Amino acid sequence: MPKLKIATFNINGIRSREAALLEWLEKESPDVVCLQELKSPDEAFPIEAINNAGYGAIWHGQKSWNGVAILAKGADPLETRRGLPDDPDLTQSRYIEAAAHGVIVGCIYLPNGNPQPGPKFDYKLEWFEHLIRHAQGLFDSGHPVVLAGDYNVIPTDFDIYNTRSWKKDALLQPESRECYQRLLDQGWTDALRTLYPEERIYTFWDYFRQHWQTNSGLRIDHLLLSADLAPALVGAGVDRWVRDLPKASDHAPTWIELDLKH
DNA sequence: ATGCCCGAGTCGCTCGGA
Repeated sequence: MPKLKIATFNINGIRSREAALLEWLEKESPDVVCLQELKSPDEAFPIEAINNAGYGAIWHGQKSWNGVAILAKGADPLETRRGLPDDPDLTQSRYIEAAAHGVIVGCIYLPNGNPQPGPKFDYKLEWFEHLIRHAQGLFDSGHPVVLAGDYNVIPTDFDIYNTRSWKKDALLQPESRECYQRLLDQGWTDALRTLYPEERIYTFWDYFRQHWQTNSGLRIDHLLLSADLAPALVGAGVDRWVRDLPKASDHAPTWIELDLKH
């Protein structure tokens, strides 16, 4: 069986990024894709272009903000859930889950949480608690599961170019990091960090201060593997060329390869 | 302490993002 390539990409507006999405699908040919920040109502999702590119899709959109989708090459993802159980705010489209190509994929757009402290940070932590609870059930199910998305958490200071101007940011507060660590402590494998423990890896470079040009990035897009998938991990990377396109998203697609015969 | 650069929405500005 060939390798299974699973990617996550915060696209930051699917309608303004449709050409880049199609170019990326054509060049990198991922088998499963998690998209976040569609910033599009359901009826404006470009399903026809995605179908024409050879992908089936499910999506959970919202006007202006948020929005998540799962794409599968040559297949229709079988939706298993939209929204978290007891989601604290169902008006925010931040979670969708499906079975595709033999794995269950949870697509996550975790709240940013800025400014902190404040109600947005409280919401981030509350949402995180619901995710942790749901993830425990997925892990315990024994199914092959990938939890992929924009976690809006910088796990350690090694995952940021420099903490100086980010000390007060919600993405690296101890509370945010503790939640992420509690998720890992359930047994999940942080795929990119596990495969490259010594490498500086970034998945996001903000639009300010020429951060892309100076490679001043953050690692906040993560793919977490359940116990039986961890030994199948054979590759991972960040498609940095997509971040360099004209009118690029501030995130780059982040991917793993699984060899499921193991 | 704040803006920087963006997309989306209602329109020449605000808001949210990270």
